[in-house]
Amino acid sequence: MYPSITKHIRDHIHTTAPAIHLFNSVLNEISVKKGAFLLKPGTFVKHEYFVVKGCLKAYYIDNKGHRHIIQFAVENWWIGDFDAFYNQGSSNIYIEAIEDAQLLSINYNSLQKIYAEAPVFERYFRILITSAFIAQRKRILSAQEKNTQERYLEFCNSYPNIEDRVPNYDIANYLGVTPENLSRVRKKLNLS
Amino acid sequence: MYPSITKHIRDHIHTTAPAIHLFNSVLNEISVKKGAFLLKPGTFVKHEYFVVKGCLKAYYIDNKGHRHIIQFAVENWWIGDFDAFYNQGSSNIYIEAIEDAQLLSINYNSLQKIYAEAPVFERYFRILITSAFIAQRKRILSAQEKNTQERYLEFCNSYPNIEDRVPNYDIANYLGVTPENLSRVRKKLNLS
DNA sequence: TATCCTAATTGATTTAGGTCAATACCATTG
DNA sequence: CAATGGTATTGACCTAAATCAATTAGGATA
Repeated sequence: MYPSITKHIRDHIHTTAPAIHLFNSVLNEISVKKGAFLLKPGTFVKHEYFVVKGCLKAYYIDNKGHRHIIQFAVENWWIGDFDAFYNQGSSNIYIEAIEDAQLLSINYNSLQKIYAEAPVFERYFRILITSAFIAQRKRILSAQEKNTQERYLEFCNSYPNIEDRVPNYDIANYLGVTPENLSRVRKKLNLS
Repeated sequence: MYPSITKHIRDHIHTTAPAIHLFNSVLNEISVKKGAFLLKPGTFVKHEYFVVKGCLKAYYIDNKGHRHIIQFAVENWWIGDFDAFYNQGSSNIYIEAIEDAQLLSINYNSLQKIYAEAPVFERYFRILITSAFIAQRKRILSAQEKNTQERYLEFCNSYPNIEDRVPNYDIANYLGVTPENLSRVRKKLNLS
């Protein structure tokens, strides 16, 4: 039994001890050193990951050769190549540890088995995805209605734990601006 | 029994006739005239809507007074204020018919009842939200890596049915650019 | 057909942010 | 402590798109 994920489940759904036990029983522990990769493009995606400790980033390289950060993840976040996992295909993305990280992995087939035996976990993931969906929509609208400074402040506000664990050039990348621009914004914020 | 939504369900999950019957039994038919509103800010959100016929847009006004289109919906799309529905709160958005529209509505409590009686519908909505989540992520990345012309072409490609049913200024708004800019892009595309 | 009215286009100008290049910072390691 | 390598900052310049303003096009209605 892994306390962090057990708490996370209990925070989102009401369920029975045996169901939680079943869920825990299919998880595997994984460690990733800072700078190492949990996933690279081309790999067939069999797992999703729950972060027990540490910080990671998910990104991909577009066909102009530019890197785009899709997501950061810290403690109690799920991370993975959602698209490839869900459609059972090969990954297009990198997932790299920004700090030494401990993770729990769940296998696709195990998850299908759990959905069959304990359908309440359909609800668990439906709820998580719904929250992620709503958060993501906010990211789209934020990019449209706000300038760099406003978005940076919003980012620091939304992810207070992440801000000082991630280099500025990664934050800039996530916000879709250049590190130079973010640097200027930060300078202006210090003065005012 | 409503054939379009029944087909939509069957296209996404395997389930029994009674379950589908149950689902159909809680739906209500709604009509909205072109230019009329299905939802306005401040309304408590009790329903999500499935489009049987017609075309609608969902948008909101930010605190600078600017309008932002969140989503278009045509036949066989679900639309609503997902955030407010899911958290059972008041809406922040407008949903307006671009063409006369026929919809099916599902009530929040009915949906909870269905989740309890036919948990396979947790799966149905989990799958829909997962697809929407992935599509939305593409929208974020597309906005970061592509210029207006590329995004416009992508839009026409992804929504071939929508493109000529929606005014250009709405498309521009959805893409997060001005109508003037989109007009110039379109002109350049006609020449080349 | 004339008259609205809205949408689309075009032109002139401004601006936020990008690009390129140089320099400063700072933690690690030999 | 010096040297190294990654990160952040600063400066000069450029560009895509926004803004503001005017004009044109195209449907609907009387």
